[in-house]
Amino acid sequence: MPELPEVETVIRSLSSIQNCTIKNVKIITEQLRYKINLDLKNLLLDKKINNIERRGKYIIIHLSKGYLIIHLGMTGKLLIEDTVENNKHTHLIITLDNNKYLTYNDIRKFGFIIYYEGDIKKHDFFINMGVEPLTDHYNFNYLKKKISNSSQTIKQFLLDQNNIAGLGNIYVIEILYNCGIHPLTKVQALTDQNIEQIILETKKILLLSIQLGGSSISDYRDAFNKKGKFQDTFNIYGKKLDPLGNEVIKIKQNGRGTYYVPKLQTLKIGD
DNA sequence: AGGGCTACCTGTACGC
DNA sequence: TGCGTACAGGTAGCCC
Repeated sequence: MPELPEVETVIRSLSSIQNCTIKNVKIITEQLRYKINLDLKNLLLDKKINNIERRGKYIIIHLSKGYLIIHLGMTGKLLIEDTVENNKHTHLIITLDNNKYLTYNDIRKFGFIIYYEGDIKKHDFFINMGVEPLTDHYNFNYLKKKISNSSQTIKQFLLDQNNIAGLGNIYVIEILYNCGIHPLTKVQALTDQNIEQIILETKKILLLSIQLGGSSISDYRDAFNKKGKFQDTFNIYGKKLDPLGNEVIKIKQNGRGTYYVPKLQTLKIGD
């Protein structure tokens, strides 16, 4: 669920817990995507929260020693709460020294929280990760080079975190619609102009979504349990018609739902 | 090596 | 109403 703009919104809304110290840790559910280290309490106790950053869809909380690496999976929520209510999907409760709680809630348990002390850049999650699409590293030369080594379709390519960090199903669908590119197009068939346009539309859509606090389809919320508004601007995701009244088709591509408008996103011969 | 499929888990929507 | 099925924004690990 949470893609780059949603994770970005979460880390921004977490800024108020910077400089807090961890006073208690309660593990309720051990088995998330990866088992929570049962020693987590001892590892976190009395550590101070320094800066909080995002890399791709991962949240990295810098502690006075080590890091908490968090992924929200499809339904994960990191919440700052005043009281801890009984919620059957709350799996971890961290008590802070400002009388607030940082809780992890995740219906499907596809997310995870791990503690890590090594060189964060060299962690398996990040070592091969692609560029951040909102930086200058995401540019024509970079994509051109990545494409030259790829036999993927453009939809697979954009979803591949080793190419670009942070894009998910919804944003890729919306980007390709804005570019008029069919999702099954092989990347080798893209023109230079296509590549330039993909870069522009990626940045445009991500920035707009961050401005609107991300997309909330069902579960996504920021750290204050607030919904985003970008879903109101979707052109085709989950729709039957685009804003121009064109028919939107839904297909299954590599096991994922893919929406596109055949009239505007044509598949070139030989693709 | 690299691509495709499935599993992980729970909730929801829909068809009968 | 109720049951069964399909599907959901992500990732990794299997098999070929």
